[in-house]
Amino acid sequence: MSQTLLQIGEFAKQADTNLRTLRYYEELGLIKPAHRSSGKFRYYSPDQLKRVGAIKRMQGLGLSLKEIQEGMVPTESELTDALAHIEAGLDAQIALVGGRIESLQGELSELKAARQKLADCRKCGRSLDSEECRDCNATSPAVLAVLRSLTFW
Amino acid sequence: MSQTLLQIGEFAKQADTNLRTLRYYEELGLIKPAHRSSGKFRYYSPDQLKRVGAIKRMQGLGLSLKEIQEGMVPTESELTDALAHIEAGLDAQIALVGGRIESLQGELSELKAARQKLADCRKCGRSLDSEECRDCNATSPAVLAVLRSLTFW
DNA sequence: GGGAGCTCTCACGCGGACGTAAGGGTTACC
DNA sequence: GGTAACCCTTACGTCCGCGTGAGAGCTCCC
Repeated sequence: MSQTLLQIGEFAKQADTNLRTLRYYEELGLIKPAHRSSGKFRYYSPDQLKRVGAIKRMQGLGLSLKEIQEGMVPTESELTDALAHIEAGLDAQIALVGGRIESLQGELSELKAARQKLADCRKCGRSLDSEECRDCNATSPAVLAVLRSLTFW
Repeated sequence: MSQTLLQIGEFAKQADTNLRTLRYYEELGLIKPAHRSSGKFRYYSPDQLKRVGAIKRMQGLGLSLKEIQEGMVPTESELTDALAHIEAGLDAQIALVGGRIESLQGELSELKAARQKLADCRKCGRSLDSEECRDCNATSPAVLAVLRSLTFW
């Protein structure tokens, strides 16, 4: 199943990362080499490439290494014993990611609403500081007020 | 429009943050007090609470302060002049958030697939290291192989 | 068994996003 | 005009996620 173990250098290359990062992940308990030689060399299984990929993807989405670690399970666990643990980890991670998506979607719709209001206002073409704007019918209440409230962007 | 300016302490309390953070945001050009006294005291308008809220929300979603800053516009800009700038900022922010949502959704579906496979396998109930698993019909290809490939979680 | 090429463990450095004094000035109110 | 409560700047400290040596050990192959 894992005849061809890789040294850290080659493994890092294939995982598109570097030695320091792998050792740091190990320090945090995120990944542990499949084997260690008597001389302390790290040897990784090609299977473990996926784990590194998963870590990096999650990280790129704004999760801290600690958050990621909490959703993981040691590679070397006995599968049978670890089933429940794996499930719990997956559930936690699913909840975390799901929540983040919801927040982002809320944010996105606010952004789009703001964008729309701006577009409407532009079509009007009047000068924004004039009294005329108060009668603008692009949106209601008055676009001017909306715009002023939008200045937090 | 802004009679009741707030000192930094009160403003921070209402914005659910603290003095250091506000001053740091200012240093990065994210927010600027509506007024400064001759004695250098910062005075904020209640309107500016929304801006702080927006910053903190975006930040909580994994954006760096620099990324946030690039999607913002100074509060004190003349609205008329800044319309185009605001629109560009909004568009950039929309694209950024939209992209992040897509990535997260991909991640979420992978997580859910993994969760499903595990659930299927559990229903089977056989010992995972046995040869019997190879014939398991819960999913195909063999759940064992799937599970082994799942150990990156 | 010798040497080229990896890898090992410290351990200090860095940028981001603040935390936390230190030492001193400002406001508001009596 | 005194003083309590705030606020100012400056500057060093901290935690995260690595970057970057230094000095020494390990592997593999001839």
